[in-house]
Amino acid sequence: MSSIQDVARLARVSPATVSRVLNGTVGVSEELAKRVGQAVAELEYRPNHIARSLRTRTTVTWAVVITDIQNPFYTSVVRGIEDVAREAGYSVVLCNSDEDVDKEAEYFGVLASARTAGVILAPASVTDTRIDALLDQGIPVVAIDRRMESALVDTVLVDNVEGARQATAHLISLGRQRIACITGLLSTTTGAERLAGCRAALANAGVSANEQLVRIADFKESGGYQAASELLALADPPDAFFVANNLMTLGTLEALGDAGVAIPEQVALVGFDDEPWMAFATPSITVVAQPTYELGVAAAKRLLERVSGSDEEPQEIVLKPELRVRESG
Amino acid sequence: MSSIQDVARLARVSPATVSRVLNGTVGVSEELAKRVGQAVAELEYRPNHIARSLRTRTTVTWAVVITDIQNPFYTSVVRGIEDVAREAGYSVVLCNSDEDVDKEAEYFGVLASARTAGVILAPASVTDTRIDALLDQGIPVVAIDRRMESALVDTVLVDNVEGARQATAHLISLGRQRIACITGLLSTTTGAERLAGCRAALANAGVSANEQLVRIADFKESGGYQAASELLALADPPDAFFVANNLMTLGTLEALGDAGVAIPEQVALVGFDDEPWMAFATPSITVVAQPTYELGVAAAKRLLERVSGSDEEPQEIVLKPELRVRESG
DNA sequence: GTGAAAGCGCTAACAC
DNA sequence: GTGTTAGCGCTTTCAC
Repeated sequence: MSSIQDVARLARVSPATVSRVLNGTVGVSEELAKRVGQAVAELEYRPNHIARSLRTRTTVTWAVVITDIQNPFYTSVVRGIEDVAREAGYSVVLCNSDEDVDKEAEYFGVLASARTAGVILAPASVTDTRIDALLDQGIPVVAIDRRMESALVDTVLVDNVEGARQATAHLISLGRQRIACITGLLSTTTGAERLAGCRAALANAGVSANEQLVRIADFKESGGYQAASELLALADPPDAFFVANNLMTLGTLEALGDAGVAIPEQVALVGFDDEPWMAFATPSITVVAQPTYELGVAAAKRLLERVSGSDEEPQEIVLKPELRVRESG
Repeated sequence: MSSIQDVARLARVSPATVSRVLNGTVGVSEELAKRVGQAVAELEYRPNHIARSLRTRTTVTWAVVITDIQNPFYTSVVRGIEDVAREAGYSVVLCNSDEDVDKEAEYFGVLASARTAGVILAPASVTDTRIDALLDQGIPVVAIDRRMESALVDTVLVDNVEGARQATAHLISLGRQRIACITGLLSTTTGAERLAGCRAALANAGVSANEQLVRIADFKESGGYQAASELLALADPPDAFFVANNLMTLGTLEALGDAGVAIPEQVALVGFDDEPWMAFATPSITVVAQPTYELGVAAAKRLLERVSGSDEEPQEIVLKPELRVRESG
């Protein structure tokens, strides 16, 4: 655990010179640079990032705050973020808010205290997510996947209304009449907009919307299972399902299986988010796929500009989802 | 961005007193504590963790280094780690080594410089993973999922030999004769031991092992697909597959689907690692399930003891896997 | 119980 | 090109 002082002593130079060699900030004579190099090697010296951060008032850490670390959608987004961050010399911390605004706020406090260089955030709520703690410290924030009304920041997401519209229009084109929609929390823009897109498609096709066929669940497997079970138990059950994310699609499949309902004969199904297993399931699952990795890359690039000092107007970047028609609908 | 000095000034006390109030280290009179509290609130003061770490020579950050952030097995383990870490006041950084020993070593350097409090590591290689950079700094390390020969550290894993043995014995009990094994890199203990378990079961049952039916892949979906495709193309193809992880199981399913092979009629299949979709697939997939969350919890608890100063002999904690028989085999 | 002062390890002015 | 010095914001003796 030797310090820059130890290296300086051994190389018979000043600490400042060691620092200059290590950081390559200004020219140092070859002779001294060589002595420093040898001393560093001999002592197995490792610069202390903490001291460095305190002095320079900067860190090389980004945080990604997501609502569910076990949702593969976010994992893939994080992968895109990481690749960009790594390239630019930043390391990435992952925080899991669990859809909980309080847990989220707690993390913001920690990140502010750690003087994190930048934050990429999937907000737990449109209205109640409060990022003041970060903004007060001048920490740039980029929102992903969901919009935020409580603060004006760069936002990267997919066109949820359009994706849901396409999915529903596809079900209509198959001749389905009673189309159910299982969406997520309306306190998130993803939940609200995917429902809106579904309704828009129905209205556009002149199909009368039936509020009985709309269910608000929680983006989780269990929520999807319960919603689908309730819908199947209706006197006049749906002949098609649009399900607004991957985990709820799994729950819906489970409910359909338990009820012995045949897909797509009795009930057609279109999900949101693509997963590897969905293409090989029997039947394979029709989905609206999101460009997850690209979403992460776009958000990270935006953050990179912010931490580099850009102060242009916050932007909204909207990526296009893609309908992948398979056997289930 | 006010400092402890600003708070002290406003509260008309010394910085030391502010520190004492904030950390509750020793008694401070109610009067002064109240003044400090008001000043903190008024200035929206947030202690600088970096300065604190420099002074105390400690951090509250753990790192988890895994080989594939997109593998749900690890995600679930991480969730277990996080819950324990959070409870104990540590935050968790996630690093993705991508099965690459060099990338891994690079991370160790960064973590050493950051004076990370502890590291939980799924080593990319039994022999070539070098954690000296961490140990030199006195940073405790706990290995998970895979053993390491290059250093003696606490290790938490499941009984891979036993899991593979059970899976294979199950296939034998179904009357299968030509049992293929698709395992992972032999430079990992998981790859080697799951193959060993498979062989042990075959030997035990007096079934002659056929090296043609053994394939070493890379724990990825594409590797599983290719290995399974090759096996199906043999003159005398297998009538059963034991596949040594979740992603390769997916690849194998894909290959079987492409080849039009019926499961379990023509070919039986047992995978390693359980995933939610496997229970609802058609047919549902028989697997050896690992207690992933518990594995993370156990590793984190061990690390907690280490960072708290325990210096007892490194231990190996072996958890039991569980065969879950479903329709595929 | 409280304050003054030193110092964690580094870098950035400032001299020379 | 190189060394000296100061100081980032905090905690921890050490006095009182």
